[in-house]
Amino acid sequence: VSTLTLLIKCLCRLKKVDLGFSVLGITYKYGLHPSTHMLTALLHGLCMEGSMVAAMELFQEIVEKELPFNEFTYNTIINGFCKEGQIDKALNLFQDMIKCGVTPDIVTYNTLIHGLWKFGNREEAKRLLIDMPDCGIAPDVRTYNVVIDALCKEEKTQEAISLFELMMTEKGIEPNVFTFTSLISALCKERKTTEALDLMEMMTNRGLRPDVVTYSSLIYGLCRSGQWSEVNNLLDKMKEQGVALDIVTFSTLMDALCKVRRMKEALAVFDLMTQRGIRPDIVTYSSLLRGLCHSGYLKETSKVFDKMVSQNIHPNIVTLTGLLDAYSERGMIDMARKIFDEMLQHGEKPSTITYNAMIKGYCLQGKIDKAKEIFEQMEARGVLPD
RNA sequence: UAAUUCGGGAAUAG
Repeated sequence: VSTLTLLIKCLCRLKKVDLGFSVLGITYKYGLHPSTHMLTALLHGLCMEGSMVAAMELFQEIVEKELPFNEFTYNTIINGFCKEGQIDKALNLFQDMIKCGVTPDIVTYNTLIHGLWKFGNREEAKRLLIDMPDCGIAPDVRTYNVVIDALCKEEKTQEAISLFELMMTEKGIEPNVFTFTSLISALCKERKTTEALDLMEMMTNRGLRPDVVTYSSLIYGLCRSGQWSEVNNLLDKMKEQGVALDIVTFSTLMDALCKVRRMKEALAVFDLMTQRGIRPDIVTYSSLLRGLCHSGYLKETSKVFDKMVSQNIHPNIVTLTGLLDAYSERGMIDMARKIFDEMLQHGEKPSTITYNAMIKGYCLQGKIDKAKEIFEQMEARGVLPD
């Protein structure tokens, strides 16, 4: 059974959850009983691909057929609903688990606090934070990370740093790589790159090794501040430490080069990543296409666009809005409009940002009547102006 | 126990 569980986990990671279910069938065929572990792995697979309806069906089947379940089972499905923003369902399951005599653990609390905070129910999140010690559960480093990161995302970096200090000095909890990376990323977004680099030094002094995420966050910030020599230092350090660049690192570098119009280098980064066997994704392509078009590499733009489609990566609203704006900035308002109309035809609903870009385009051309027309369409289609 | 919870990249304006 543990071998088959391992197989299911591998299949789920390859996004072949349906094959995972075949393995479950095989388990029965051999007269074996699926373990909690195995069922949780399947449930996790469904949750990760966002199939919460199927996940809930599986969960109910487990309960009804009296298959084994435990806190891992509950935590997995609660996390699935939290990720989808269906916090009410997550909270119902939380009540359920208590009723079934499964005791919520630190993972349950961390999951719910994260979900509640992320989807705007901060009061409820704080209530859980206050309640957890009464249930005999002490917040751990991950609990702090959830709150620290939430504060960072609300641009309350100083509060996040205060909490970080309190966690270490008063609670005696050691920060981990995630804690530092959240803070470093927030500081980078505020262009406080010196403080961010100081934190990296602090983490290494505490015996923590920055990983690819930490480095990528710093590279992002340093690029935005134009500290290119520092970027090179970090790239050297990554090499020295044996930390491989990944798709995000490459895309971050490439995007930064695009933004300062160093297109030759941007293309070189793009080539390098493909040479290293990293497949560009929709983010990489959106960034490159906008950059190429903006800098006037119009032939390259169409070439790359076709290449993207041929790799079965389809432009989304961000890709198209980026291109729309880039064409309009080059004065090619008709091309911009063409993209806009095609979005509507293909059922891709333009967002507020798309409308803003289109309106801006017409305004720059002095075509105020056209801009007004778009504005009216926007209201008619129920897209809110900001 | 390779089972469940935390961190990084793309669009307008700012």
